[in-house]
Amino acid sequence: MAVSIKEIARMCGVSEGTVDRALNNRTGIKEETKKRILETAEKMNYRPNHLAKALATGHTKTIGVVCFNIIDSFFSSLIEVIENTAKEQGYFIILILTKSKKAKELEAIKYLAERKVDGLILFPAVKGTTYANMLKKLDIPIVTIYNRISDDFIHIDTDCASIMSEAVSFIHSKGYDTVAYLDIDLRGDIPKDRNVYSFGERRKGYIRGAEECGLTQIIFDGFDKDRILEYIADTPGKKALLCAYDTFAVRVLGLCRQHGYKVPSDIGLMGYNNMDVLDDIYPRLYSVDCNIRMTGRIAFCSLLAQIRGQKDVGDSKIECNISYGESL
Amino acid sequence: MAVSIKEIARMCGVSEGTVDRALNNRTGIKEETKKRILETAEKMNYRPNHLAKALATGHTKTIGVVCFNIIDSFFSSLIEVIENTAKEQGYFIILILTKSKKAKELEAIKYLAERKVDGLILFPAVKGTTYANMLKKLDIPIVTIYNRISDDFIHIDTDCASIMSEAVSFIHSKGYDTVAYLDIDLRGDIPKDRNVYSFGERRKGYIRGAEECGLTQIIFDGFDKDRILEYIADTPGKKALLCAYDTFAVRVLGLCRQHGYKVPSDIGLMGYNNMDVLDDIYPRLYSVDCNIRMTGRIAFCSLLAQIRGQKDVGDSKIECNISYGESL
DNA sequence: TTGAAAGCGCTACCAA
DNA sequence: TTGGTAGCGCTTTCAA
Repeated sequence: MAVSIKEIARMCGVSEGTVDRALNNRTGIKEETKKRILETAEKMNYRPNHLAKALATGHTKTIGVVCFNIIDSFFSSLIEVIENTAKEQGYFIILILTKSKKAKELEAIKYLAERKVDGLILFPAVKGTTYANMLKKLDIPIVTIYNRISDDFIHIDTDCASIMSEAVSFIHSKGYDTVAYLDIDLRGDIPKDRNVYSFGERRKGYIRGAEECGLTQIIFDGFDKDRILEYIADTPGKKALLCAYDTFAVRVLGLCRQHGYKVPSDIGLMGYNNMDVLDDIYPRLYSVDCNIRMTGRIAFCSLLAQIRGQKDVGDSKIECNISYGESL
Repeated sequence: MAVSIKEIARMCGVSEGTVDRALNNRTGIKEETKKRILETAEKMNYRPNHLAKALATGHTKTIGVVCFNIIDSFFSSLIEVIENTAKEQGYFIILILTKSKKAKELEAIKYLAERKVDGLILFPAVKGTTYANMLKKLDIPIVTIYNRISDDFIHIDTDCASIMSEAVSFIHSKGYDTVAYLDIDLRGDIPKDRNVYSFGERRKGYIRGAEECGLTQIIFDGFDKDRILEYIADTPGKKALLCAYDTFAVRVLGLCRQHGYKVPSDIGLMGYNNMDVLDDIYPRLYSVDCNIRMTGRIAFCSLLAQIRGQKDVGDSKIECNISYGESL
């Protein structure tokens, strides 16, 4: 159906090699022949077949992106940046969403390998040596983001622990006597190979921050309305709630509204990720701006560097900062 | 590097064809030979090369998705559904984001065609016969979503006009005397080949609805703070503002808060799309729930039907409804 | 400057 | 039940 190099060659009375030279402006071809070939190609509406090219050259100019979901605006923003950056460099992305399911993640990686993607950007929901070994055997450049797998894989993210600990002292510096932490449920029932690195780091940061500020540690494992309300009602003095991510903070905001508590006068509130939507919510929540743009760009660039065989590629800690709000 | 069918064949002392029969469990192979081959394949950690397979068979089991962005949660949700549905059916998606730029959209389509995607799901930002002809020449199954290109391409979406007109009478039925419409700026300066079908339909719906209810038509072209505030301040009676999409409505909410207007007592408000985040915003905005899940599934299934050569595939109007809120 | 041909890894068809 | 082989459309190398 589609016209191939072979036909162009036949039509121009030259060999396939010559057509290839013309089409990909390689050297060793007479200007005149080249022109003639290009004209016929144009006229015949020639379109290269990327599959054949990829099979012959061994690279697809495609990277696989394996992520949890894109409903969460943190991930969608990040992936948007990755896509943009990749495109600028002539790379396409195959996107696979795993809903944080181990089986889906493993399958995704397997299929992407079969498709010979040049590299992989992974938001891993899995960890462990079996997993790591499988990835190594793939022999594909990999960059991890958000959750870390091991030191064998380049990891790009903000230093969650540090910024979270900064967040605690920031809140403390605003005169709060108590700073509780609302986290996902990180207690025992998590499978050994479930990767919750990012949340783990954030919690470490909270703990470290609380220690440094001499604050009592209060951690809520999961969004438990009653315990949160109790905390607001029963804690004496100025109290705040630091959340492991914005969505929790926004939900707490709703809870407060329902129960007649005012933010920040009854309870100070701070999130993490600085989702775009915070700009549209009142009061504007304090949050941690994770510098998504930079994270995405660096993730892709580190991957590209690996693809190009650079040996000195290493992890990157992305700078981030506390974004302004009215909730403290 | 990677082990190929050829090597498995050599190791097992059979032909490539036989290995192929074993690997893809085709008929015409002795159970014993098959077992032996599969074992060696397993042992050698054989992984099929999808590129070669695609080149040989002529289909890639990949579809291209060309969309504006995934920052907007309406699109990201839709794409998440499309990705999920595609994966269920063994298809992968290459995602290209265009920021509604014509050049980017055209390039995206060209590259996806070179990559021999089996089909295309397009959120078009372009229209016109030149464009339509280019698409037809591609000879790839296409489904359009959100914006329509022409009757030559299957289009999946809710009936924006009808539901928007319903929205007007819904608001009217709640006792509002005036219903204004906040839209994107659709005045003259839009290029002829810029596709704004969806917004156009919505506006038509507003106009029709206003006519049917005997309401004066008031349309704001673009988010103009001053005109909106003026409208709220100067309009006598019970007034509402219907927005062409949620983001506008959320912004109006912010504007009202800034200026001390209460929703719905000072002004009724309604959006369109029913973004997830509305659940976290107070007051809960009335909106149009576009049934994203259904839209995404049907879009992919229609594409798949086309890919499979079904001839009776046609447009689908997705049912949608007004979601409950407290803003009217 | 050009041609010829081998190969990339797989599928599919015809013979044996 | 199996083998052999000609493609798929391109790149790349060696020779002319």
